[in-house]
Amino acid sequence: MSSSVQRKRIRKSPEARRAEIVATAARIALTEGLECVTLRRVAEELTVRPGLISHYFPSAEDLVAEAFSVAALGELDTLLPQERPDGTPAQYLARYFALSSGEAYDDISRLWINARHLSRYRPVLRDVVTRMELASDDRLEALILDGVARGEFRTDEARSAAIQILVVLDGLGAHANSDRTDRPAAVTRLALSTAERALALPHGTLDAPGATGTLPLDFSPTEAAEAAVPRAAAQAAEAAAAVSAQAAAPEAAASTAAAGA
Amino acid sequence: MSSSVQRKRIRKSPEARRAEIVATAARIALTEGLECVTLRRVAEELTVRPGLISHYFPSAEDLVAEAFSVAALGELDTLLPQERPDGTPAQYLARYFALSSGEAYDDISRLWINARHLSRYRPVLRDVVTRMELASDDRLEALILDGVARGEFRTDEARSAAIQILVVLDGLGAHANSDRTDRPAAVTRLALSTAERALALPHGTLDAPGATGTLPLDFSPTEAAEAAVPRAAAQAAEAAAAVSAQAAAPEAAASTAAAGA
DNA sequence: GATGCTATTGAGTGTGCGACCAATAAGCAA
DNA sequence: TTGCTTATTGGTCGCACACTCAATAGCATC
Repeated sequence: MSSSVQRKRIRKSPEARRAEIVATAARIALTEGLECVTLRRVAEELTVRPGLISHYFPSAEDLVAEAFSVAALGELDTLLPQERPDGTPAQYLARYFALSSGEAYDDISRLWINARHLSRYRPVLRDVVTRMELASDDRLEALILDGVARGEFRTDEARSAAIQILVVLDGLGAHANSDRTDRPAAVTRLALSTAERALALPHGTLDAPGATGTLPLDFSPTEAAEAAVPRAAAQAAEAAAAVSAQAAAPEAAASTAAAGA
Repeated sequence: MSSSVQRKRIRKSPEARRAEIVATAARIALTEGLECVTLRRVAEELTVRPGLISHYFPSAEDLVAEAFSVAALGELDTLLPQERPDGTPAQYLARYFALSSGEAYDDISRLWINARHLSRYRPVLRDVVTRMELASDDRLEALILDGVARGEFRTDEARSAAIQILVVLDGLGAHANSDRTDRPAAVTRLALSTAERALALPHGTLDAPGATGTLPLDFSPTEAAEAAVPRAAAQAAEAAAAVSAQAAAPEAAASTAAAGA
């Protein structure tokens, strides 16, 4: 009989296999870093041969970009959900800050630092990073506009307020890989105080606990990434369609749009 | 006669050769990125053999760390000089903000993103990054304390103010590799307004031009790095001496301290 | 049960990296 | 001038990577 390794090969549908590859790549990106998203590493994880991965992603750069896209989108959907049925905008904003200072958020910060650096060399990734930054801006702006409409927040420039908050969070997250013990309290609260000032809120309004009401306050970045695979696939297909519609080089987007082929 | 390539080998003093190597590595780090600081790349730049580089840096990781150290220290000395003979603290602070929003500053931001990411995998670099972060905190805190003593600034927590300002600058610099066109004015001014609030300054006090007095407002990151080589060598020797004094493994620091041997 | 499509494998190419080591020669000192 | 120290060379090894392509074998369809 044959040895226990090298099982019988399993032939899956392209859609299923591709989703599996992307989910695995996103998990590796989140836990080990984007440069660990290699054909060999992903293949090993799925116990297939590296050639199979490049069959679905002829250019490895596309896989890395999509891994980041999925991981970041999963995070965004958890931190700033599009639908907010369980509380007020102020509560969701307080929850966002509470989650953004937790341990689990370090994985996210690391991922963003990673992506921002790697995008220096990889144009495809750079585009995805830019798109995800805009998506974050949009999401937070929408939350703020909602709060303004309900009279919870007061600002004339919701988008500017959103970007200011995100810049501060980026600055705080920049140290996710280094030591940042004994930070002064004013530094830890910098994102909150920025929001309070930009949204004309009394000091302490957004501090957890209390401000979040009954909203759940825990999340797992890797689980969020798993859940984001189908959404990201749809988004990628959409973006690719937009590209091929406006540009004369549809094959450039083929590798990210192939999920629906 | 021999061909033009492969000139006669030149034997330099260890100190001179090492300084040359470090300066080259720092320049590569600043312009191309820390992962381009390889034995081969540095050797090629100096037209020597790669083996020579590993003769001075038995572990390549130490070279990368020192390249960052030199580049970052050169930048810091230019942006926030230790001696400030030509103006008031407020003027030097205004100059700092002016320089931090210029084009040349993108190279610095890129370098910091690079180092913060790479330090995830490289402990030696991580230590240097932490040390340079503390050095930045110290430098800005000292400037603020000077301003407080002269009655220009007002704060009870100079260090907290310094860190807040640096966090915001990190956040703004995080996008050095991506698009960040059409940022709202409030975002561009975020570092200034943070400083104004933390130091109890009237709005607009730190805006350039005008606030900087006659201080020079241009600098070249690569030139700053060149000039920092001897200072960084002294600093490295100091740090290494401290290490070997307190720990029982002096050979671990040998590669960075070898300059004085 | 036979057939055809294609998902999947297996093997091989070329590149760049750090690390290692013996041989060589530059330049200083006797 | 001679000799010695060691800075410098040249070559080699093993590893990990992306990419290419012909051969193989699931699995659905007829």
